[in-house]
Amino acid sequence: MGPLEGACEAWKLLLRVFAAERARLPAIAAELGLSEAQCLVLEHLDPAAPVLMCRLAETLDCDRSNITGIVGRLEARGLVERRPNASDRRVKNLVLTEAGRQQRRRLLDRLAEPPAGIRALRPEEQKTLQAILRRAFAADAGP
Amino acid sequence: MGPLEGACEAWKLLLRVFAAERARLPAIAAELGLSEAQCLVLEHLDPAAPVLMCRLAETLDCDRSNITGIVGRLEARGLVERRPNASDRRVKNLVLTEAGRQQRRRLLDRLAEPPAGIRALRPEEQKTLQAILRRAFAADAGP
DNA sequence: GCACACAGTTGAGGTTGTCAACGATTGAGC
DNA sequence: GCTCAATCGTTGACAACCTCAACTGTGTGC
Repeated sequence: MGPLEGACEAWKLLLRVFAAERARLPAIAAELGLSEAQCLVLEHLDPAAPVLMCRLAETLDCDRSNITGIVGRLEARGLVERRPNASDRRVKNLVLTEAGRQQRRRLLDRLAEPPAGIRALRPEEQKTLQAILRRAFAADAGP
Repeated sequence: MGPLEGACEAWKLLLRVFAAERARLPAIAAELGLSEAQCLVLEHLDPAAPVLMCRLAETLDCDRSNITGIVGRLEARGLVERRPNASDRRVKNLVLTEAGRQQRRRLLDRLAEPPAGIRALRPEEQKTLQAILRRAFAADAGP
């Protein structure tokens, strides 16, 4: 068996895990009273440092006007604040409110919960899985 | 290290792969001239047998009225046909047209392409990855 | 027959996403 | 200093997505 067929087979299995995970995010979002897109933005806000809207648009690979709408709704719910930036008056500093920080923490906690299948693996299998995934996607992780 | 921490660490890595994959789907969809939701529906249609709309709504976990719209647009593009069902006149048989079959094949081929990271693994690592994933999600796969 | 459940549709309303255009601001070159 | 291009966020128009409630046909159980 060549490496391509092995890769396809492994990828097919990963895609099945994706499909299951894809179904979980809307449920988590609804549970928190947010939309999926709002969750993605919340996830990329930094509790410790302000984030610029253009950086968000870049990270989420979408139009800036889209971010305007989503951040507007998050702000309406009191989770985020737009603040002026001292050194560049074109940009806005996005800062999480206290409620926003809590909501983001809840979201990350729910996302980080490993599914039962992963939890049921033996510790050495979990370590092997980590090692293989790290090796496969090392290029994304930097030095 | 307990099994929970190992599971969390492995899951965190998988989530990073998800994020990358999540970014790839809209690009593939745009490439085929479809929307993301239309791709998901196309993926769940069967080239060999008719599929009912209510089954689609169930599989994709959304409202039936949503399926009405998406299938309507797919039909407008000539990829799907609504046909009456002989034994139950309430339901519609969704059948792929020839163009729809081709488009679905293109979509599946693009989705099935394993990312470079997976392809770069050694064959024995790919086999190990397959084995672990299969063991983790065996419950979903049946006997 | 009749009440009830089910499949698909419709219309209203909110969210997401793109695009083009705009005002304000910045920075580079002259 | 001044002009000019680039950048940031916003707005408005428009299409798609998604849910909900209500409705029409249709099957099923009593």
